[in-house]
Amino acid sequence: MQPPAVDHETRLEDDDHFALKLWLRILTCSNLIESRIRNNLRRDFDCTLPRFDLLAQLERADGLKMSELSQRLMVTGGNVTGLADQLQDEGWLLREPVENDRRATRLRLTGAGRDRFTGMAQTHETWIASMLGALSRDEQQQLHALLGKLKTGLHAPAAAPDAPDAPDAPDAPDAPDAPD
Amino acid sequence: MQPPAVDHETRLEDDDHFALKLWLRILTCSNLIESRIRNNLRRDFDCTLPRFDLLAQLERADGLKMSELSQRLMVTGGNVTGLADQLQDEGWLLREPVENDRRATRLRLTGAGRDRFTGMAQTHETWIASMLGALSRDEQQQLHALLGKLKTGLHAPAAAPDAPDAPDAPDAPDAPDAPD
DNA sequence: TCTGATTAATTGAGACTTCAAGTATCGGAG
DNA sequence: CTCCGATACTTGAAGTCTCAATTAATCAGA
Repeated sequence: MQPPAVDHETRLEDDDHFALKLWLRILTCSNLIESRIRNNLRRDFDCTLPRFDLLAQLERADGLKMSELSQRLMVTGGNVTGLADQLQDEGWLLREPVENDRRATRLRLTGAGRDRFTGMAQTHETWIASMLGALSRDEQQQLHALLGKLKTGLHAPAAAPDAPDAPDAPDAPDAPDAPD
Repeated sequence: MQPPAVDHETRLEDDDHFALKLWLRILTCSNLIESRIRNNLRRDFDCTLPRFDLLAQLERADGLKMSELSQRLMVTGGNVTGLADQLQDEGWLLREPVENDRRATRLRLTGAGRDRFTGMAQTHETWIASMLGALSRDEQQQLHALLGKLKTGLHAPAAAPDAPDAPDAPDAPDAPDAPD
């Protein structure tokens, strides 16, 4: 019989394919949940998800520079500018100068904005809990841990994607913590 | 000492908060991977992710109605129309009529389109494998299984989000399989 | 056959997002 | 002090996506 000459390579291809399947499943779950949140927000609060996300960051931190928001929301600065313009016009937040740095601007929720937001946030949280309700508390924790490891690994890009040739040692390096 | 009067409710709030944390982590991982793929596609192939996704579906199935594509990509029909227009203009695919239904249109990769795409797809797969490389094969399988359960639970919406009052039995119903 | 409900695809308006370019400010090296 | 590279924000163009309305075709039933 033929010795398993291509075994090595075959196994590699299997790994690649499984990684792809996993990625597609991550994407599917993420998209499903996200689109439900979008729909609920629009239906119940006439609000969009990006606006909600920006307000949520502001509510937790009260007072954030636009650059900080840009990092936390993982979007570009131009995007934050546009969203902030709208929300400011509608009275959710206001811009205030940052002491000792005239380049920067701090966004802060108005009182009315905070009041209007807290109701939305509570309801939002029940949506999430309901959508993740198919998983037990234990399973949720397992998932959280696995994704944590994945996220940590992602912060260390490992190899330049320019050379698809064997990166040789793509093993998970220990990376420092990162906030959600 | 005080008996744990609020214990029940407190635990519920804890669950809600943890579900929220988990959701944010799912979102973070998904966004990180997605934006890397976007950047890589643009850098190496001058291609966008939505176009790649559409082509990928076509390559697997060769010959899909636009409505089928719309379902698989989880986007609206109008979106598919626009993407298909571009890709058709650029020679990646062509529209052909569907027998017995003159309303529908089938999209199919051209020979050149298929050739150009396969190279991209292979490289794309190595990117994914690399990005998920922080997880062992076992961990990837655990993650895949947990997300599968989550996805299955999501297809059965359980309770109407209109009434945040105790949905009482949001336990995971057994739902049929669903393809990625 | 005609009528009405459904489905397939398209169109246009509006929101979001990124990128690249531009303006203003900060901070340090000479 | 001046220059020069970073940093903070803004702007505008282009791509993506959704929603709602439209057109066309199918299908079921009276």
